[in-house]
Amino acid sequence: MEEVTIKDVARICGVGVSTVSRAINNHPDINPETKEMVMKVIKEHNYIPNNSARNLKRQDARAIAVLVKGIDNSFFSEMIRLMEEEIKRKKYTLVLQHVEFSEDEVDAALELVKEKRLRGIIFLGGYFIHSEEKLAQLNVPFVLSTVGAQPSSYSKNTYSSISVNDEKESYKMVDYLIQSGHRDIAVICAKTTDVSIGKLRLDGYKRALRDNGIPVREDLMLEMKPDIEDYSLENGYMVTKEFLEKKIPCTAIYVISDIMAIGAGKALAEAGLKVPDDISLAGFDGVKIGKYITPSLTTLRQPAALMAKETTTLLFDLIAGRAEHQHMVFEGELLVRESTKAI
Amino acid sequence: MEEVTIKDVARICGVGVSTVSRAINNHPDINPETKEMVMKVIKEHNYIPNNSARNLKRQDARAIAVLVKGIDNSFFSEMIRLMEEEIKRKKYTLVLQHVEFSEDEVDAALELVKEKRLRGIIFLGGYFIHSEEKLAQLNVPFVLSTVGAQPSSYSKNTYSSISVNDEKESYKMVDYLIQSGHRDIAVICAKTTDVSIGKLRLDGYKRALRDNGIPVREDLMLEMKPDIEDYSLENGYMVTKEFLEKKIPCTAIYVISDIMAIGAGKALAEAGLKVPDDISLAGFDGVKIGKYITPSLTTLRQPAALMAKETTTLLFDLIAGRAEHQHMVFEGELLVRESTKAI
DNA sequence: TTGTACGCGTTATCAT
DNA sequence: ATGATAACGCGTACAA
Repeated sequence: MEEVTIKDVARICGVGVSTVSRAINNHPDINPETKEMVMKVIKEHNYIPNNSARNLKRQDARAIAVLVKGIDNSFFSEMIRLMEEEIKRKKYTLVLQHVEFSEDEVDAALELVKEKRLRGIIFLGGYFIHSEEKLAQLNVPFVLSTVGAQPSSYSKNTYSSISVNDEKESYKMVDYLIQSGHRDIAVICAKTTDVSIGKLRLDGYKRALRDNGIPVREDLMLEMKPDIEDYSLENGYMVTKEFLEKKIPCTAIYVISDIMAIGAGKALAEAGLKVPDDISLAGFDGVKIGKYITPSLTTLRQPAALMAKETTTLLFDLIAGRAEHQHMVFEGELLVRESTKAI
Repeated sequence: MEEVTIKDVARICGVGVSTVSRAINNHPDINPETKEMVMKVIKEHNYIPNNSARNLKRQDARAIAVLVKGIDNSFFSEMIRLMEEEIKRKKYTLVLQHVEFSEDEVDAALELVKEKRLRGIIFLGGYFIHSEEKLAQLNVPFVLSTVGAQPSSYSKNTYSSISVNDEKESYKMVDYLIQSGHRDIAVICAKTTDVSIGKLRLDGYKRALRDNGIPVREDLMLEMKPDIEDYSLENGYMVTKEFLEKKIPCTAIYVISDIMAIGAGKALAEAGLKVPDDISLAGFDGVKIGKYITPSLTTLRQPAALMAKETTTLLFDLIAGRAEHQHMVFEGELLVRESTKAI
């Protein structure tokens, strides 16, 4: 049961290692009979090629990596599935890597590029405030997908991005609430230190209020709690619970993520508030489960499927040299469901 | 911007490669000044060691892999987080790998062992019907965690397992429903081809009925739809919707997974059925979100945190040779919440 | 404390 | 069609 290597296989077969290598990698210049014999021995002896050695030697890996920030973001799982399909269809290998919130995704990418000879990278989520210098080290094409990318701060042609306009979509949602007669609209938002989607979505909220002549009030801007996991059910729940204790009148709560909104909904229910009769509740993202809870959650849906598809298409175009770097912005969709109503 | 290797660093520093290697790997026998100088050059030239080469050469990788079946099983994400902590605390590296439903997790593990020189493996989820022969090839210790493991079918001392007794816990839930006065209890279960947790949980349901003198009825056993993703929201929804159309009287629905139960809840709501007043709804797993929906979901909670901790502890004991293979079974907890009531 | 040289398992080049 | 053999980038005996 020792580690069997290509040399062992070669010895057993009575051929050279290169012949075995050819058999494994479907090279054309090998006698079909020899190949068959080699493959048989490989099966019998449970030979498995060592990927480290392969990656070390190979030049064309046909691998592309998807780096996902956070481990259980259900919004991303659908996108990943779709990307995986596309990548497989192109006969590429997908290297899926989760990176923790505290980790630096660019560092992770840098390592991975060396290790796996990647042809391209997709970043999913993350805050992406990185030095241009670091980004420049990534000498393979990469696409930032659904991150709150702010192309203006970097030179735009060093990378591509795919996203919705978080500020605008957020505005859309808040404007809808206002048009529905709401004026006292609380928002559950990111910490003020956030400069990514959290900030953008909050910006949209503020602008919508201002455009409608409603003052932006500090006491209605509810920050996520720093000691609880970001964007989590519990965070939404706790923030809402604390807010309700203050008894500040409001007719709607807008939460910048669906998952947190569901947490908020629980706090509302516990306080005896009926959604949407006593108070309206709206989220952002369009996660699947929002449709299945009761009342179903009004949200701003990001076109995940489309974005996933375009992300891979763009990346492959980049790899093939068929495209320049670009920054695609998709339209979100306001999904009015049961959790909000006009007053 | 070319790939800078350890040789380049050595050349630039005017030292040998081994000195650079020593600096990187915190070897004791190196002059602090030399080390500092080397590290400085490394930073300046953005040198990143090639992991493939390292893995190829190194013998002690101090890495353990967690293979997760399925990509977005929220029940596992908490466990993974906890395992990660434990593994980091022991100064090990965690290699997290998702394997698709259609992939063979043992094959994936086999490859990984070669590639990364793993010291141990944790399998999370999956059906795990594998030949002993294949399992035997895995010459590092491994633990099957929360899979519907049936140790009887393999020789028990080739691997360890951590799980709840799915049959018994399922019985617990159904018995609770029966004691609450329910007699017509539908179950949303796995396909009949399932031989893993799906079968075990269904077995528990049947036994609970029989023990209470209630006939097991085919028309109340609702199989997941094969054309929709297993254990998904949508699957629970569709199955329930179709069931309701048949107008078969029943006072409770027991779903063998929380996520599917939430889907089922939606179908109920759409049909105008109030949970729990018109019908009771119960799930299984104890996922976080079950607590946050309205009505909150009665479920059978698996002690995920405890199981995660014990899994890693056991694996490390195995690695250290401090323990023999064992099969730990944990007690689940019946969580009666708002979605069920006595009639 | 430091440097040289070998080998890890594989693929690619070049003979044959 | 096949086989030697030189890399790939690194860690580590061993020598200095």
